[in-house]
Amino acid sequence: MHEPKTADLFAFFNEIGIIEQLSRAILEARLPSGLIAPHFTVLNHLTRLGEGRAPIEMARAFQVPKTSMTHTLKGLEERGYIALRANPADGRSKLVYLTDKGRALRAEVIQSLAPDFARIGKKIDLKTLTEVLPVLQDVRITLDADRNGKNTSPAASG
Amino acid sequence: MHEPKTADLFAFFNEIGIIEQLSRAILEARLPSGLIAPHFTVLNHLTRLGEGRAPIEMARAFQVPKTSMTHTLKGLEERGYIALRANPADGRSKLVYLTDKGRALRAEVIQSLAPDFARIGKKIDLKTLTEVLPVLQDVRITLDADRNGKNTSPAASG
DNA sequence: CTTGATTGGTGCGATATCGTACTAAATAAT
DNA sequence: ATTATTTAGTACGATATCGCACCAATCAAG
Repeated sequence: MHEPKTADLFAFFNEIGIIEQLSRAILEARLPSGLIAPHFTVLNHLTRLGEGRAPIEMARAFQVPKTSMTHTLKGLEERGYIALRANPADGRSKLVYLTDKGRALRAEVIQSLAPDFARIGKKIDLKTLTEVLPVLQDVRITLDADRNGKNTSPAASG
Repeated sequence: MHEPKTADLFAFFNEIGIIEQLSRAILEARLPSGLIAPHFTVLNHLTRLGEGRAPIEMARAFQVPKTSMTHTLKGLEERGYIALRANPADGRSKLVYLTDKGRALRAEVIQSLAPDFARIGKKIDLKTLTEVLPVLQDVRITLDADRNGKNTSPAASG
């Protein structure tokens, strides 16, 4: 049998958490004042997956509460990076669109990250990284699937 | 040379971010009300790395501002999971100690995570996971080293 | 249709994160 | 020794996250 022990998963998630913090710091250092990682993630998502998404759909994709998504979108809208329109197919819902300014910002940020990534890329072997990526995707899919239909035994009483 | 392209690193960090959110949700579902992941991380750190650490040291270890660490420790202290004492070797500093309650909570939380990890572990191959772990550690070390002495070109103008 | 349940979005309050500014202690410079 | 600089910790304010409650639109059950 080849199931990971609790300690293995623990160590794995621990490294994940640290890398997430460090990589987020790299990104946020390239964002204009007032914007943080979730703002950029939204711009990126709309570019890659297509505009005209409903906020609730994006909240689910990012695994955040819909109230958090409302707040993030409000920040992007106030700064003119996105536009919210009514959803003609559902009166409750809205649809999110990028503005030219939003598209431009995403491109500019990605450009500005190039030197960071080049510097870091020099220290990391491509082969190992590309071997790791499918494993991460597999783990992500597993966790995501687990989220729906999991054991719901109670939390520690504290 | 086999340097990763920007797109490879981008995809890598993207997966990291999603897994971090999902794994954090798993942990926080097992914590008593009022505690979140950073609280547990502190308890875990003190257990593994030893008690009697200074708050500033832990802030650096977790890559968070010292004000955030102050706040996290306050929450743990108010609930009786840690005790802060003066540092006899440095009048500016404090040292952080676990209480019995804090030690018990950590053990209890880890116990309560066992079924989650067992369920998830069934879906992930141990071999791939243990192969991935050193790569993640390598990336983490690279990013950490990069943090000190990096290029400081300006952020996007927005 | 009418009614009840569900769903998308938001207001609000509690807590979290983090930058700025400050204090007191320690250290460096002279 | 005196002074200047650095460092550990905290108070405070701005923004972020997120649960709860609510409304309006939709959908389901009859």
